[in-house]
Amino acid sequence: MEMVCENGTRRPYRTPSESDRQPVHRWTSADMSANHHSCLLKQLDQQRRQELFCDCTVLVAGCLFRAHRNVLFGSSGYFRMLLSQGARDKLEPAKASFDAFTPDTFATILDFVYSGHLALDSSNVIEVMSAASYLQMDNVIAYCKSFIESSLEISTKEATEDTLQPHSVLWEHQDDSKDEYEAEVKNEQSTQCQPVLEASLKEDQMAQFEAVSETRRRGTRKRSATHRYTPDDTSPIDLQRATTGTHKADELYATLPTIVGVMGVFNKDSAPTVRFKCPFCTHTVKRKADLKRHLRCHTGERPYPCQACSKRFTRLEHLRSHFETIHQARKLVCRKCKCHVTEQNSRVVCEGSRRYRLCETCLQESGLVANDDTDPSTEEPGLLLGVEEELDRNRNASWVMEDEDDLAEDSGTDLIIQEVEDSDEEPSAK
DNA sequence: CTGGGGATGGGGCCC
DNA sequence: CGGGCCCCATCCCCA
Repeated sequence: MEMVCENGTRRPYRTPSESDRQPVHRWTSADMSANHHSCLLKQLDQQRRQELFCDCTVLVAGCLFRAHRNVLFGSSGYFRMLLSQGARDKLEPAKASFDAFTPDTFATILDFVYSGHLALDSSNVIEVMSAASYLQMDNVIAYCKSFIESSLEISTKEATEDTLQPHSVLWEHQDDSKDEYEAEVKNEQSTQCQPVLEASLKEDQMAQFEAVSETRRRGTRKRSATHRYTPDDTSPIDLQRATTGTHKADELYATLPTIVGVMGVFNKDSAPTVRFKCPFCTHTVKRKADLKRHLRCHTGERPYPCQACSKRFTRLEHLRSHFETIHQARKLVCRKCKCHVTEQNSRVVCEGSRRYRLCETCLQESGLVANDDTDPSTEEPGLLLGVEEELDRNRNASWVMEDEDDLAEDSGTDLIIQEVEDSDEEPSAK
């Protein structure tokens, strides 16, 4: 837009910023503003449906969508980046194509962009959330998350009270007709939708799980905050809160056939390569089983606790590896001089719940000389166990102890593998 | 402060 | 499909 000055010169009109504005009384109100936004959006939506002034085409799995680049720019971080890069070619229609999600999913998102109405149901919520994550639409992700949480809430309350409670979830980013639409969505949910994630714990158990999760979050090392596939990295989805503690990855996995699209990568010369896409990040895997394993890094569940130090692991092999290196001194390497040793020429040193081997030389240098009279039960931390004593302890040791402090202090050397529910404090031996 | 090694976690893939 | 192994990246600890 240009302004022509009195002297005939032209200069662009610069809209004053908020800080530049004079403190004048403006005839605005929340209703007026919302009404204006609503009318504007409706007008844009009409234009889109009539394909008027559409300057952007989006190809999704062969299906063509037309839209306004300004609207897409304002709604999606992905389009913001895409359109910014192509800003020099303003006159050329912008084009984008996607194969990572279905046309229906994109239609749902596009309808939301132009109307503020997000048509979610249990069959599309995960895929919409996945696409929103791809398109960097934080508000859509948040609504999907709310939908899942509220579905979970419904399920929990159904399980406990057998009554359906109304749930307050903000389904749209627009004030106008919000109540009407909420009522519509609620009605639809109460009559049609099945919760994506079934709650299997009662509310008090949920509270307990929350406490455990919080403790675990605080207790975990810094690493957990910077992991490759934590929700923080990829999307704000926090499934530790959205799901129950009972095999969350299994629950998600059970729903995969219907909620996760199978992404086909079609090559001209070869058969389509089917890969399974994680609904919470961009990761894809060849096998569904691998996706199930991967989902644990999103759910945060750690079903394999170490009975010696109470540390929990996502995989049995990790627990086993941890146990053998930390509590069993399986590595035949002197911890001090790193030389390779055998069970004959080395001794196991017990330090708290940790055990490691020292060669004879390092033993003498450390002053931990083997003494047959040593009673391990009276030694301070740092005690030395003879091989025979260690074997005796192996035979007699039991990890199943009632007091966790005792577990940590008096570590045996037999691994009892237990798979527990993530929120369960009383694991059952397997 | 820095580099090396250990511990841990995640992915690929074989059996 | 689960178990297990290997590999690699990252983080933490310590000299």
